[in-house]
Amino acid sequence: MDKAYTALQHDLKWQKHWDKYNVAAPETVAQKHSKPTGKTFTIMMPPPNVTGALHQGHALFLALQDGLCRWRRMCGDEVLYLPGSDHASIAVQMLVARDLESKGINYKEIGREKFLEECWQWVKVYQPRIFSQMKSMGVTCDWSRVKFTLDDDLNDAVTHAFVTLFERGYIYRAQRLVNWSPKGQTVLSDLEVLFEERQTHLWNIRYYRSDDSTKYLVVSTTRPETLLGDSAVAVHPEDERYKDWIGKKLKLPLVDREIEVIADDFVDREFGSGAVKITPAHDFTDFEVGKRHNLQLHNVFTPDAKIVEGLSGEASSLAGLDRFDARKKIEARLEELKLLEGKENYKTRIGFSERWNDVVEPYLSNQWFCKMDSMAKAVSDDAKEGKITFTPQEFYNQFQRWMEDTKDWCVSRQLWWGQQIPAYHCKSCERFMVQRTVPEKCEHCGGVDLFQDPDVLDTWFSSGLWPFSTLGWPNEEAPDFKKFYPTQILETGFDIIFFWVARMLMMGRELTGKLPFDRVYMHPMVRDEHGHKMSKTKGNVIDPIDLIEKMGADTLRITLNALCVQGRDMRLSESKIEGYRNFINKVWNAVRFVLSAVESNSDPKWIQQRPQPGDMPSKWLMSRLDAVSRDVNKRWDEFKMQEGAELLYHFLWDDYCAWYLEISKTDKSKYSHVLVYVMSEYLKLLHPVCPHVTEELWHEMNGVSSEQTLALEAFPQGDSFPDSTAIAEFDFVAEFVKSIRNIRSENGVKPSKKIPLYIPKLDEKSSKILKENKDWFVSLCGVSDLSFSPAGTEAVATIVVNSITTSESFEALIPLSELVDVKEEITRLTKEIEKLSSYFDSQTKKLSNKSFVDKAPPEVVEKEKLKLEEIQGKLEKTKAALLSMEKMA
RNA sequence: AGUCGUUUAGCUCAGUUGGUUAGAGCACCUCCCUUACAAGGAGGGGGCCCACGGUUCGAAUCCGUGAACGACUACCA
Repeated sequence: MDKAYTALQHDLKWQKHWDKYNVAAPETVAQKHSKPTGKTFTIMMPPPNVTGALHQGHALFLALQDGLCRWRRMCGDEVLYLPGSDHASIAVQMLVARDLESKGINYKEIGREKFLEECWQWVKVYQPRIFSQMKSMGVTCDWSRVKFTLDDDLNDAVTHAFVTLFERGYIYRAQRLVNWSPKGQTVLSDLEVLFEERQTHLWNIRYYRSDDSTKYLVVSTTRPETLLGDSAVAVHPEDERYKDWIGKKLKLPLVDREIEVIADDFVDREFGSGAVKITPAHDFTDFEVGKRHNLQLHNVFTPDAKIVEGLSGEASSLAGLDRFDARKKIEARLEELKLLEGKENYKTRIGFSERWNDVVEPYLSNQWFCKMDSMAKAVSDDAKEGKITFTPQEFYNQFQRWMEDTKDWCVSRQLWWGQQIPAYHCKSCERFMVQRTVPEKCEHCGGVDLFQDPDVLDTWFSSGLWPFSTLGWPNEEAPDFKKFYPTQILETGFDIIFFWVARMLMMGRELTGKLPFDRVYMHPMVRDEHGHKMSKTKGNVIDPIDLIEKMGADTLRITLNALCVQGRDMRLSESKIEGYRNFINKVWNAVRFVLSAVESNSDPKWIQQRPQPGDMPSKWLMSRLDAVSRDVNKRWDEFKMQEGAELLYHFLWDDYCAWYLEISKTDKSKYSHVLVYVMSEYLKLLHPVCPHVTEELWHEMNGVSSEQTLALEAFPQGDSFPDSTAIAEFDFVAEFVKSIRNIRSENGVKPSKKIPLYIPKLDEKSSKILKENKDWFVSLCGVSDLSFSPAGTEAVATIVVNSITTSESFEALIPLSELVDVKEEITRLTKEIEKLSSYFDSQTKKLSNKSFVDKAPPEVVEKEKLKLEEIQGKLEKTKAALLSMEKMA
């Protein structure tokens, strides 16, 4: 074995091994696991964008999900971890269009069919890339069941879902004000609009009365260019200033049109002048106001946000002007006409499109919508009844708040890449049909001139079906659907809780009659060490692929697990990653040592047979192993990945290496069985987070045939009772060792130097334990000779040690000649006394407090009393030691 | 504006139902190349647990109030 672990040599080998052995297939568990539970455990992988490259967010969910899957699989569940990728309608369409543009091709000119061919070319190139990057993490997802959201069967599921929802009255077509991206020339859902605070202006514009050109109202707006589409000016009905104005006509600037002053109590009297221009075709609030007052809609923009042709008055000259140029021109013109009262600096939130990053325009258009309220209510009620649990819990509130106030979901997009809407329009009667198959004639008028709706569905529509469309739905008799649906856990980032999680729950419940999962686990966002978002422009990206190449997939996996705390962003840094790289190396070297210790006896049966040790340290380690096994199972069940990883880290480093492994050096044959058995069990515990190195080491140790895999060994559950006697005895000796190491170090005694130790007086129990464990005790603290007798006439340094019998302490003596300096020893003792004194004082105070003694539970008081006695004894002995030391000096 | 979250060692963070002289990793200091590992070993220093009130025998932990930071939601033109 090499001196250090080099992941590169091993990662790929074991990934191939798991493939060959078909570890990821749920069927394999049933065949090969020694203790199958007969239960299924299913996680649907959140499908990454087909053109994406692996980033830390992916790495995190892969590490967590595969960890959970490997753990459940080893526990005997038939685990299905189903992988896939998402066609990412907007993102891919944009990339492909941009790519074509760079070749001088306008995608609109080549037509839909040709363009889609181009998109599929991209899928061919990029899908294998993201999949192979995912595989390099060592994930055990079942690639034989891999899905792409545009696969034929998933398309069928989408059609079926759309038609079913239409038939049930959820899906409808309507003309509405929607979020429109002029650059993308498509509608966007509310969720795809990102708001940012921007510094802009508030323009105050005069609107003159038609009947009296001396009177005017001042209207404040952030969008002067939309005044071309104004339908009214609104004031508050109880605003004294404007009572007489209600019902009066105003002359709209630049446009040859009159508008009325209306009253509506949505108006905030305090804001601006208290008069608001109403532009129902270009503002969501105004649209609602317009509906209430039956106002006309005046659309003044083309789909690419230029001023339309055919406006009246001087506005007609603005036709074809971009909305922002129009703003400037209108501002200048208003100024000339003395209609501009002024413009103030103003901060406001502006909506940008997620993909094109252009300013989203509220725009009037015909779109397909999905009614949300009743579906949302049903899921919300389920959540209230505890049928869906969220971890961390904070997300429950956020989820509920959103579910209680859903707006209808605009599901159509004016794009080509995606599932085309299964609606067919009749050219003769202009009505449409929604159905699963292509119709031959119009059901309304019998016309045969039909065409399919050109729009595609929002990507999230197909994603919303992911937990069941991947399993064969709508065929509810499909074997996978019957066996694996509903799934167990949905694990993803909180940024898509509404986009994805909520929609899966609603659509799953409506279409399959069952919630698609009952546990939702939201992982944190990965940030850099200072808490900043990783981005290429900032140059603070820690690329998972680089990391895997440099340090191995296991280092990345355990790091992400260990840093994954609930309810806080994760800060990743090189130094943290190195820490876990070092840890893996530690495991590696521990096994190197173990192998050297058991060379002569490496029969796998012997290794894996649980030992029944008689000695105390071995009983202690076995107890620790069981405790850690129990705790790890418990933590992972609660999604406390960080705590699980921490337990595994410290058990190996502290308990196993720092203590037991060092103890075993004093008698290799005596300790070898426990040494090797515990390591073998430990490798199983660690396997879900560090699959490669543990598999390698397990094979090294057990010398098992290549036909076996650690991935299917039974996960330790820690069933036996803890040996509390061994634990107490071990702690006693370990504390003793530490205090001797301390006095040596404080006095500058070289580690190589052995010193004698005298214990003049000791209670029977402690004495028995020390004698039984003398060999390793003296070895670990560098004592040459331990005698249970006074130190003779020599001057000595005194260590006061807690006895195994609580509340008692005893003295251990080291001839002063062995130590460097009397002064150092005085300093050490003085420090010790200071510590003990303050402890003693606070303890005395606590116990002399009557209300404490009276009101605290008796067992607590008793415990505190024992503590006090122990401190007192120790303090007195230490003081005596200091006194004699001072005499000497 | 509202809702929620965070605030603990120089840095990044743990801390279950209130009973701890408050823990970890990294960084720091001293010593050690002891034959698994220097990606290591032994020891050590370092904290009015954001502030102020309250509940309690007892508060980092529970309850107020406030501050700072962050997230989400929202129709102030």
